[in-house]
Amino acid sequence: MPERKNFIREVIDNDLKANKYEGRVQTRFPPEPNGYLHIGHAKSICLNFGLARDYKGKCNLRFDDTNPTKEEMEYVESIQEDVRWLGFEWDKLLYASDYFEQLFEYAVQLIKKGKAYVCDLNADKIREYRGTLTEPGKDSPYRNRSVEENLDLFMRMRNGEFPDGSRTLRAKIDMASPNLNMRDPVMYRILHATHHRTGDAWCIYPMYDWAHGQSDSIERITHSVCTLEFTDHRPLYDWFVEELGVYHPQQIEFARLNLTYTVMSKRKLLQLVEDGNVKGWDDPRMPTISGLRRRGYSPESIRLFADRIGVSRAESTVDVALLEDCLRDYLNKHASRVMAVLRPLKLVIENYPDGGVEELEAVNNPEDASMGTRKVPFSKVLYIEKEDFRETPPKKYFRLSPGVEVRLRYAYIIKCTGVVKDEKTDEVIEVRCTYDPETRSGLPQSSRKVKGTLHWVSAAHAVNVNVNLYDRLFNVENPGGDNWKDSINPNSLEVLKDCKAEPTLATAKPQDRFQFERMGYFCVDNDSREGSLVFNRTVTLRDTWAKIEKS
RNA sequence: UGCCCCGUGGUGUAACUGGCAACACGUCUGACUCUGGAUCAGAAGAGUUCAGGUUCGACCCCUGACGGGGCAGCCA
Repeated sequence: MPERKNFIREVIDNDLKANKYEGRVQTRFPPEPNGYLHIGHAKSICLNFGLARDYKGKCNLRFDDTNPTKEEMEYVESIQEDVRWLGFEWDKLLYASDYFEQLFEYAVQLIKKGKAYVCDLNADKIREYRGTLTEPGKDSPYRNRSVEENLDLFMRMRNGEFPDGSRTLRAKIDMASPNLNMRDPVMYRILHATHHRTGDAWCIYPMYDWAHGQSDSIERITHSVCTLEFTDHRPLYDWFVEELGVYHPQQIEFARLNLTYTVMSKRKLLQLVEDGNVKGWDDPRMPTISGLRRRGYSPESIRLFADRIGVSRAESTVDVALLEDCLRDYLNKHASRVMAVLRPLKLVIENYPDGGVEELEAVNNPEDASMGTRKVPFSKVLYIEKEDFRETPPKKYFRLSPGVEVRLRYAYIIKCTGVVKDEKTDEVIEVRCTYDPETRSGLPQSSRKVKGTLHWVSAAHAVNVNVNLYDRLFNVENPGGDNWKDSINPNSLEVLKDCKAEPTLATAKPQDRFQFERMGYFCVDNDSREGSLVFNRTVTLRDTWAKIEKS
């Protein structure tokens, strides 16, 4: 799969030509372990690891774990699992917390240089002194402390002598800068919190803005790829490495991914989980990598997607239809075909011998002959899909109705002779038909043309399964604003009990993927077990009939 | 109203670094088909936000306007 060219690759090509980093390409994927990864992160992962792969470089996985109050081991584990599942292997597994001591020394350097100071202003005061978007800020009264005093205070901050929030270490830059990030940004805050890796070794923690650039520098990252919102921070990162006189990585920003009919911010995803709108981070309706995995997505399909959406600096929203196309592209080639009836309707073949059973041969994947064939039992009483029968067929309806002939897939051509109705509700509860023994698949007469072909399952041999039908989580393309939750799709999950599947499925294991012919692609749910099978609908097939019927 | 980023068919990206716009998704036809799937063939759809400028020539360069987005956490 040739990677598509994008502006970042052009930058790298030029750097390589100019021999800017001795021909090295070193990237990294730097998540904060404060939540599960989503499809937007997948874009970044494919980008960073893909760059390293294609330019024969290296890519680290580095956790930017600078805020112990929000980060957890659970997240660092899930992130590693997701990156691996996507098909990537990091050069080094690193943590910003590995650099806490080095970062502290760097800070001391800046203090000694007169470029950083301990500030006693509280959070409110700092905000007040910062000024506004249009007005300059003003200097902190603590801005001109002596180097000695700053050193002493900073050391005592580290030693735990001061309570949370009482002091900060700030870079001494320019309170009048039009770029707010340059108005003496906080480098360290006091936080008496236990860190998931460093425990209680520290009570001061570096801000992201202070830690991130230096971490990249320490790792000798050549191309530090990040999202657009950090563009305004780049001058600050540049200032730090220049004042420190250390290795200077090049930051390149790109637009984060937005997808229609879903939300992508960690905050909102967390809220969906906490409010019970979904059943967890890995709920198949979630755009998280673990959710997509449970839904039945393959790593290949997500990588293909990342490749097709490209990379740019223009903010955009990708149509989920593109993601689904990538999904079907993979599943069509790789998923075994089976027959399963989601909403069963009994079909009795009047002229078929009682108790007779035939083993009919069915193709496992018409796209891949090497996947072979299997036997499917056929008998007098079958189940067909409710929607495949209409007593009074609408126009262009190719399926079964009274007097009409259809093909039963891999079996015979049948003709509907009548129906049995529920006396009270008038609902059709059974369809009667006759079959033509000459038309079995493979026989000469089988070439007779009929309008439709139906899937079916032999009633006596069927295995009962439960099926989760998933639909989009939101009813609107761009769920935004304060009332984003109002557009949650109340019907995003429909649970079907006692669906009928062919016996092959009895031993299906979690994560196994199938195409239920004519119905869609399905994946065995993680909570499924033998005897109590649960399938998740990954995505429907392209359905031209659904389109016709709608209009 | 300060600074920064962005503006190409419905959507997402391209355009060999200035030679009148390509690919994919989607949409619509038709063919084929024992999945109304897949596949195949074809069509519609933008003159590149706008106005100036530079140039023989601009989506590409310059200026300005308009539109969208980001930034005032001791979050990342």
